[in-house]
Amino acid sequence: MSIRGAQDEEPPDPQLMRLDNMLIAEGVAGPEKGGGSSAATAATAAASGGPGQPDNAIEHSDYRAKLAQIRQIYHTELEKYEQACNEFTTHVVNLLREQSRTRPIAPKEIERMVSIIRRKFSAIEMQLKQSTCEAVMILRSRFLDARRKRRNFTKNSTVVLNEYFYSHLANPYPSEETKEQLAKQCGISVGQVSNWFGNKRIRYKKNIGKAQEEANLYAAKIAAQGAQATNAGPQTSPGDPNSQGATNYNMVPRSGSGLGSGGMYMNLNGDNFQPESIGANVQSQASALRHVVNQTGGYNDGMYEPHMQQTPSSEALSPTDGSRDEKDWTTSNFNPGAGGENNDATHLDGDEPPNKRSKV
DNA sequence: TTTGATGATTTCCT
DNA sequence: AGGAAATCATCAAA
Repeated sequence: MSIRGAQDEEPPDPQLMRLDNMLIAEGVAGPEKGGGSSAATAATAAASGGPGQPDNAIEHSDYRAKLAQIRQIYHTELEKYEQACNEFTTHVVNLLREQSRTRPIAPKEIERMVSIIRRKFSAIEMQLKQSTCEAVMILRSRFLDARRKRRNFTKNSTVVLNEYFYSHLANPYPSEETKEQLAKQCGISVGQVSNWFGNKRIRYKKNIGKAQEEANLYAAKIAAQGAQATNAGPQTSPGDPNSQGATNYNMVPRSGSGLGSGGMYMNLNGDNFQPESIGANVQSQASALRHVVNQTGGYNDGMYEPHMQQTPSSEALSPTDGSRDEKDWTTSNFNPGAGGENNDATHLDGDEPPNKRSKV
């Protein structure tokens, strides 16, 4: 009606527009259908940090339910405000009209009053939008907390990472490039690879005794691969890490160091683990797998599902950057840090896990 | 439900 | 900025 006309000239408040846009983007405001799901999708995408993770149906619906709740409240409140605003406006207009019998009141004056009322109510509306935005943000942050969404990596990924780790036990510090390749292979992000190596190093160091079992396992595995490939046919000459441009796990980050390959952690079982002989053959398998691995194309759906059961292709991984001194990283400066006590880095007996839970 | 394993985050250090 | 160490939060097997 005539009331509407006055409002149209309101200058678009940038703050209000921002809030509106956000609410629409989050699926709180805007079209009824699809809004919720689009918001949920957005949340999922954001949660995964981009590369897309599997939608957890439960969390998904949980998030959607909460969002719907917010949406409901928002719309109810908004309606209430609008109704109150209209009622109040018409009330005032009627009053003015009544007054116009006793004194002349210009229509412009009425319009002015109406716009004042509108402004007041839109300020309230803005507050509502603001608090709704905050609620959505809180909801999202709760759902987006990565720790709440932790998933174990696939077996395959773990194998790939472990193989690299134990092949470079002397210097398990993959370069950025290597991390990227590992990430690609495992279908995880580079950050996750960094996390994994950080965790692995510290946990290995804290519990070398137990880790040795694992180390033996991987050493044997890699050695077996090596033997198999060597038998398979004329490969590149083993022991020649530089024979190919892109070589696999280079077992000797820097050969010739005092510690030799792998230092004190390599000959774990009298297994006579021979790094040099392995590099060449892993690559033979690797080339066959390379295209398969590349097909995963990154971090995508199903990455947490048991898929791709091939032998971990550890090819083409450039050696560690070598910027770090590889000599016995396990003993390097076990800094007490903030904790202070319990710095028994070598937990050699009593394989009590270093894990201290806060809860009983 | 308990408990060890594990991915992620935080804090501090170099 | 990257790593070590501690810690948190969740998963998953027993």
